[in-house]
Formats: sequence, C-alpha cells, structure tokens
Amino acid sequence: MTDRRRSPTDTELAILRVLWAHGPSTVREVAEEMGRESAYTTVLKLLQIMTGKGLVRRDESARTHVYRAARSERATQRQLVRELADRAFGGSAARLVMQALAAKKASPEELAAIRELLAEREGKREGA
Amino acid sequence: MTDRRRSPTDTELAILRVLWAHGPSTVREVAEEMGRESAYTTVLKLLQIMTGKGLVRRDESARTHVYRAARSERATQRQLVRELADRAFGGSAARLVMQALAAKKASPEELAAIRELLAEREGKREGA
DNA sequence: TTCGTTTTACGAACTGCTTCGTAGACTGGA
DNA sequence: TCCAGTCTACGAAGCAGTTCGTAAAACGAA
Repeated sequence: MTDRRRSPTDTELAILRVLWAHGPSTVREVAEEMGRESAYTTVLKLLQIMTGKGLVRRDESARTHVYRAARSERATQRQLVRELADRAFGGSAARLVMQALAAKKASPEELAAIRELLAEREGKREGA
Repeated sequence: MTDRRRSPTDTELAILRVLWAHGPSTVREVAEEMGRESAYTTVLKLLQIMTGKGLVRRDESARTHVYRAARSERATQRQLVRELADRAFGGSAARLVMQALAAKKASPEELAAIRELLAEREGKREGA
C-alpha cells in the first residue's frame, strides 16, 4: 500500500523546511526563522494543526514545546515527487525526470552526480 | 520574468489531461471522459473558471462551446516541475531528479532514454 | 407553434487552508 | 505577593477551490 497521506501544503512545507534545517525548534524559533511574514500565533496554530495531522511531533515535557518534523526531508520529497508524477506524468517518474532536466539548468557537477546515480541504478537492474 | 501564474489545481489538471489527450472538446465530452466522478455542471463550472484564469480557451462560435488547453502539456509539466523544485528542493532540479529516480522504478527503456538526454545535455554544456 | 432536450449561466453551500486576535495559564524577578 | 513577559489554546473570519441544483436560453422535431 502506498502512502495515502495528503502531502503538506505550501505553508506547511515552509515550516518543515525550517525544522529540517534547524532541527527540533520552538514556535518562537520557527517564527523568527520565517521572518516577519507570519505572526507568532499563526505559526503556532500551523504547528498545532500539523501535530494533529502527524506532520510534526511535539515534545511537551517543558513548558515551551519543542517541535520536530515527523518525516525526513528525503521521504517527504519522495512523496511529493511521486504525487507529481501521478498528477501530471501519468505516474511515470521517468517522464518527470526528463522534464526536470529540461526545466532548469543543472551544474556539470550535478549532471555528473545524476549520471552516476543512473549508472548505479542500471547496474542494479541488470543484475549480475 | 518567470511565469508567475499559479499552477493548475488537481481538478483543473484532470480536465487538462482530457483536453491534451483528446484535443478540443465540449463540456459533455470532457465530462464523459472523466467518468461519473463529476456532474456535468461541475465540469462546466470548472471550465468556465479555467477560462477566466486563462488555463483554457473557448470557441463560442457554435452554440455548444469547444474548449482547448491554453498551454501545452509540456509547458505545464515544466512549470509544475519548476514549482516543485522551488517548493521542496531549494530550487535545484538536479536534486529533484535524483529523488525522482529513487522514488519510482523506471523501465530499462526509460532509463536509456534518460541517459541519452543526459548525454546530450552534457554535450551541449561542454560546448566546442 | 409547442415541447422535450441540450446547453450555458449563476448562485449557494461546503470544505480546507491560512491568518490573527484574544484569553487564560505559567514563570521569574522585584 | 504582584506584575510584566511568554506561552498555549481556541475561535472566528476570510479566501480559494469544488460541487451541484436551478433557471433560463437555444435548438430541433413533431
């Protein structure tokens, strides 16, 4: 069974980015990090909702709660990619990859990394 | 200036997929194609809204209007990929590609196609 | 012309996301 | 103790997307 959870929204993703970058954080830290874009209580509310959804976990042992992302950045990225592939590429990640390569320039280093990953993957597939 | 238009929503994308696959279509054709999931008037309303947003164009010369996608499937896919790269991959399409390769299995043919595209791209970049 | 069918237009309800004000609990220092 | 500051909880408002019922216009056949 695949992951049937709905992917995080834009705002939720913005908060998750902070948590991934900074590790477990308080509401204040997250709010601060997000600049003056959102009021403190907005961030608080979001984090409460995200706790309900299981997107973040909350340590309530101290008065000031500490939040951390429930899933890793990689896992979330994978989910998002899978979702986009389903929504717009007929489920084909390969076609998505090709559009991604066309959509933005990648540095030579990045291209090399991709090439390497690709080789590794083809190796696996062909087996012995 | 990059494309600042908001990307199509899930439902809008579902309709666009029909238009891309079938070419210019009437409301009835689209509704039929989408199965019994949405009532006729729902599809109609969506198409009207999408017309307002510029996602589709409408030929009103006959009584039964004919809709067609305003942008190509490729262009839309590219926009979606760019958007996802920005939202969740720090703007790096390359990192997105790597997750995409990890997220879903690709057939050997697809892998070969990617490899080819990659070679072509690296060639371009290295120039003379 | 008349009537059933098809079509467009519109509006209203519902949902989920986002925002933030306000209230109340807790804390530490004067 | 009392107060200023900090924190969580909650509710309400606003907005966008989605759904569909109803009405009205256009059409074609009898």
